[in-house]
Amino acid sequence: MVVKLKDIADATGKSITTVSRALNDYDDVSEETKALVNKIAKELGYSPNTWAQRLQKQHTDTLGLILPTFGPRFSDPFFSELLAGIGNRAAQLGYDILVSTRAPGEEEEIAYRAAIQGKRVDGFILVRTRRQDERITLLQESDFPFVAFGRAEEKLDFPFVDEDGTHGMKVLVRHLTALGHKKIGCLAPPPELMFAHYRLQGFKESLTEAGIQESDAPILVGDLTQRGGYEQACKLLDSASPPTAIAACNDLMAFGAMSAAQERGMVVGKDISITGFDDIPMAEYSHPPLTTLHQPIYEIGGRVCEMLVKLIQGEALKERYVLLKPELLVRQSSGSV
Amino acid sequence: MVVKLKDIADATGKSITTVSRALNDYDDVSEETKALVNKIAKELGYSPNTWAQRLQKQHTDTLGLILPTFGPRFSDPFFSELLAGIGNRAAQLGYDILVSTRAPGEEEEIAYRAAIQGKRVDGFILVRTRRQDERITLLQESDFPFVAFGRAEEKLDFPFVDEDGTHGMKVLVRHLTALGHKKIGCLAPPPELMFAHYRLQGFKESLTEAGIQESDAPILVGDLTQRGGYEQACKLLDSASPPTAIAACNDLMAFGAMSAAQERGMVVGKDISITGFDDIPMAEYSHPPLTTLHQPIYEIGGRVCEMLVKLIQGEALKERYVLLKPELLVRQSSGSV
DNA sequence: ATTCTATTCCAAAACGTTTTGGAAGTCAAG
DNA sequence: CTTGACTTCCAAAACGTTTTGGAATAGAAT
Repeated sequence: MVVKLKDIADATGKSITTVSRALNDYDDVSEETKALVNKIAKELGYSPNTWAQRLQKQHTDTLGLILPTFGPRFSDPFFSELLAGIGNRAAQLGYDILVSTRAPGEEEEIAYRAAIQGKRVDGFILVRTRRQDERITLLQESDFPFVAFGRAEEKLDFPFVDEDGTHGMKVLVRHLTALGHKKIGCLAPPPELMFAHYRLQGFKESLTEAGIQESDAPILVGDLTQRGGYEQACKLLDSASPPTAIAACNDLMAFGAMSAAQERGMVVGKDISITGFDDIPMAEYSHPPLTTLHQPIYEIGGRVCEMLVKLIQGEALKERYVLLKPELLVRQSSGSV
Repeated sequence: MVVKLKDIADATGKSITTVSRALNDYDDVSEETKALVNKIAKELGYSPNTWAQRLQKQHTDTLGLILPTFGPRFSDPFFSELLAGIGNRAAQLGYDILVSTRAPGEEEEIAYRAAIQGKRVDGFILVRTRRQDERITLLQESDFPFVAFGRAEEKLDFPFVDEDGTHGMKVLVRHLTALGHKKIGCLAPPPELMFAHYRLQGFKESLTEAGIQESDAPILVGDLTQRGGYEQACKLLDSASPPTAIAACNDLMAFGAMSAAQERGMVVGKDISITGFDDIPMAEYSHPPLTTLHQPIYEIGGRVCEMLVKLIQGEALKERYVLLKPELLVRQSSGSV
């Protein structure tokens, strides 16, 4: 049998009210009674029924996170790193994480609506913002607290943490052109993703800067997986005049591109330069280690989580918009021509 | 304002009872009324308050998953793959996942107790079973539904899915000895983990089988990360008579070992053989691609999830104990001496 | 003796839903 | 015009907690 307040009340001879208030350390309960109630509660192994508590208190101490899946899964180490950051910070702050996966579309919207209306969670963490992000408008209309990892195209006002992808790609391409590369391919993410926009913008701007023609900077869209990177890289490498460098917009695709190059007998970092973006833990240990842009994914997760909790608790945010500069990590996968 | 049953009742002129029953498609409500109620409910954007529902119904449609963290994070791609499998299957079955991270110890136990007593979740998925696993006894004592990924040492009876690590390692070592290796190092997981036990057992048994002395089969314990694998592999490689093959007990450590070997100018797959266990998505794309044991992590996640849901719903399990045979994938990281 | 203040307690309402145990109405059969 | 069966509805209780708005007691001040 599950122990409830009534059981403690019966055991101590006090009322339910008193027991409740004793457990919550109200000061209209005598120290003696508190001690007694706490003792008995411990003995009986009491812990409160969460739903009853939440029904009454009108908040859940739970944060929602719906991972957008393209394809059947979300096993991108990027997400696991982010989730780790969110989860651990949330645990510290006394919050739980309710995780779901939903492909972008109607199902996804229903999931959000149900969570909001049904008061399942106190707030949402939004990841992988999209150009026209219905999630954002939905949450704003509902006046529901959320923090996004990523910006949105429309000049909507909402708190976010994001990395400066444009800046990052510029630094990266400068690194490549400094090494003498004049023909640089790009493995881009699906264009509806906001971060694709920023990274691509950086890529393009820095080409203009370096005086490289568009024709010498082929851009292929991949699905962010190794396989996608591999497939697109094959196309680049097998073209009439293949590039001497490939800038992938995430590490996973960079790994795929490395496989494609190595399969063709090329030595990555010598015969061809390949770079990534994200610096997932794997990047340091690939062979050769991957030149990439580091963004502190784990810390970002924690940061987003923290902001959301503040928002929920009605505290003011010190910074509503956080834009982090990714740091270029030059490893052995890039070299001079 | 949040829409509740009362609002629909007022709008339709029906009672709360009737509205509730109409929405739940009871057959003591006329079709007309049902249609009306559903229409109004949709118009008002109603969706039920989850806590109230759960308080009443006594179940949560939520599965609990507390990831044991050694160190501050759990960004092992293994977990993200597993979580993906669990999450997607759960979504199909109409369940949510409540994810927490907790380091093994008292905090962890408190988290379990609170979730059980507080009826937060309908059941638990247990991962990374340990030799003396207090979580199992706790859940059994509380008579709380759970399914484990992994077995336990004591002959406790509980439903689980596991891979046959002993068998896997045997197949693997046979592969290595067939290639002529006579000195094989092993990177083992922390011994309190149950899967360490099974994999190590397989390792040891197959050495006896092949007539290899213990002194020619050094076993070093690593923390399952690349870094850990790197560090321990360094010790092996820098020893007086280094092994010609290293069998790491998970892929991540194998990657670390590959870095260590490559750092020393060795060609992995030629100068030294390195193998993993798990076949995380990365394994196929490392350089060289990793010889490893494939276990269908994603599918296991789904399977565990499915079993737990059946258990919760009181259905009989077709198979209470599932033991899968990992499949040896020979890639280029292993070669003859 | 009366009033006031402080302390300690508690009955009842509230949170939003589902379920219980009928009630009311309609229709057909007797 | 009764009776029974069926359909459609609903008031009230229940789930377990917190909060509200006092009540009861004791001691101090008048």
